[in-house]
Amino acid sequence: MSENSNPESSNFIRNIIKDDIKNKKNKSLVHTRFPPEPNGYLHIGHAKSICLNFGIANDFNDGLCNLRFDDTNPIKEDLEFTKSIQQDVKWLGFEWGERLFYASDYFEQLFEFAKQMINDGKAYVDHLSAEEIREYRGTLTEPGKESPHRGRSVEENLSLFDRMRAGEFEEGECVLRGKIDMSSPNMNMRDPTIYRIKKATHHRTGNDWCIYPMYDYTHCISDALEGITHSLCTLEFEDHRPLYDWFLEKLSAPCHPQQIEFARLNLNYTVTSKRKLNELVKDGDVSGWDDPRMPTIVGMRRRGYTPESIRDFCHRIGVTKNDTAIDVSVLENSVREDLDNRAPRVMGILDPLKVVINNYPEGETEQLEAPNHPNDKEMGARKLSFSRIIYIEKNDFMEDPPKKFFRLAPGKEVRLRYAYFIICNEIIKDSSGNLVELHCSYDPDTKGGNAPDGRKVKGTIHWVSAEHAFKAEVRLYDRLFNDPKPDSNRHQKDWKDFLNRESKKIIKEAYLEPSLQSAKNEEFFQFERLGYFCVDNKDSEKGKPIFNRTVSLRDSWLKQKKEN
RNA sequence: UGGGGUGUAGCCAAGCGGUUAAGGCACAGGGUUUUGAUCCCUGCAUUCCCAGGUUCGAGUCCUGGCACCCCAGCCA
Repeated sequence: MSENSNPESSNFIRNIIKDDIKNKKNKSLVHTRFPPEPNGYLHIGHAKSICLNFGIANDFNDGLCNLRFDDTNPIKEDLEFTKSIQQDVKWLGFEWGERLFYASDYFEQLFEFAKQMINDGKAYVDHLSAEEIREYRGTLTEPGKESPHRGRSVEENLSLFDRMRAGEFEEGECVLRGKIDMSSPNMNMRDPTIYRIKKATHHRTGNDWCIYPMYDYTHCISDALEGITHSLCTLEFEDHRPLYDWFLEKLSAPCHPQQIEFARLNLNYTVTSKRKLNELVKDGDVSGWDDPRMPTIVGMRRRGYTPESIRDFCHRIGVTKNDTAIDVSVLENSVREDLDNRAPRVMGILDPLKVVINNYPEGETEQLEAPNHPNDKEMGARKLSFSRIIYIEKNDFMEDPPKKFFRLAPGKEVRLRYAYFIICNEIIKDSSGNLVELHCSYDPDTKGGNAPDGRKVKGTIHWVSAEHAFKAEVRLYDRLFNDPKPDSNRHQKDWKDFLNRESKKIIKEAYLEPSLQSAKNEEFFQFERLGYFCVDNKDSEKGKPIFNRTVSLRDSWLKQKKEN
């Protein structure tokens, strides 16, 4: 929705594709794929790739985008991730139709291709140990040397490879390698491993196999088998492209997809490596992969980010080969913009201060009308109960306010939103001098919030009737790290030293508008003057919703205060 | 003197030899406002990592530097 309102931004990948279409390359077709390994939850970085791949397919000549699991390492992968990934991609708003694939679907073909390579003298079985292979590989500046088994005959290799498949060798005993060039300046070309032995149960193929193909070999062939035209991946695979091309060329693949690399997303004040996210979960720094502070899709969803806002964000950040870090303010701007348009307004008090309106009749309640969205009549209105005792936000009152303070103070008049003007007459404190409550008086003529005599009031504050308030738990979240680049290592500190220990604050009893009691999971609201909140989709119970703060409203008063 | 990449504002990013270097975020100022929100104006790179060169004309082409990122898994 928000994407259509933006002019399509150009990026180097789209430019390449436009050219390809113009030149009738691939018969002017566009077919991409999103190829996650099912070994973890998707995060905001994956969202960038998803939006890129599915977005491009969507925008060019009715292109297609496959969802393909790169499941070639049974030890790390799990069915659970396969499910969560599909759910996340769907939630983000993308569809793969009938085109859900698994690299493991191609194991048999991959095996046949490998035999072809052996037949063509392009691959051999090596009995060097892992450690020896590393030694033989050489270093970045020195060429490697050839394995003593490199010269084995086609027949011997074929037989050995069959025996590998048959399970006659132990893990680590031997591997199948491509025969390329041990002195290549590109490490990936120094006889890369194609198959290794893993006597592990695969989440889809069970115990059918004890040899598993490596990424470089599998990925390019999978792409070719699926008729992918543009294979988009991140920068660290740039060095792998010659190998990608080498395999496809040597195997006379049915087609030759073009690999194009782009920079992965880095976001300030967070980490986006699966390893680190895993560590946070494992060490209990967060409550799980779906902790609302996590940059995972499930976490962001629980926090209240909408699919629309995430797509908008991915659209805004662009696609380049620059190694960059995007400021979280861009992300926050995307949700604020989306939610500002769509979130119904409600009132809620997070840090209550009791206010007694002395001249309001005791025991009386009246219904006041409040629009659900000030700039969108279509969203309707609701009735608010008003009575003699209300709660306001503690920080909306100051006993001794600075000059520019527009809120309530002794002798000052403010407007209660959609209700009345009130003046603070008296401050009640307990014996130790703590503020307990305020005694105010209201002006009955200002019902609805306007004075017939035309007098103006500088501040409008939110409120909730004490007797009618719905008490609920509210969780305030803040950024997980204090440092913009926690993993940059530049202070010789561990990335975890930058964890923001105040990133989660629980308010057990906030006072909310009663209508909120029936709020459904993931329903979102703007708590006026506070921020955007959504119903926690995990810990809420029927009639007992818990509210997560997605993001606060911009607050120029807070900013001003901080500067002083 | 290993290879592969990248350098346009505080953060992203368009720009494909030819008007005054798009746009977003952030920031600053002003207006509207029953949210100190939203919205609306205005400002924000005499200059594109640096130095030379080609050209009537260079962010765009050439040469030489500099800085940063990635690669030595039987991970992806």
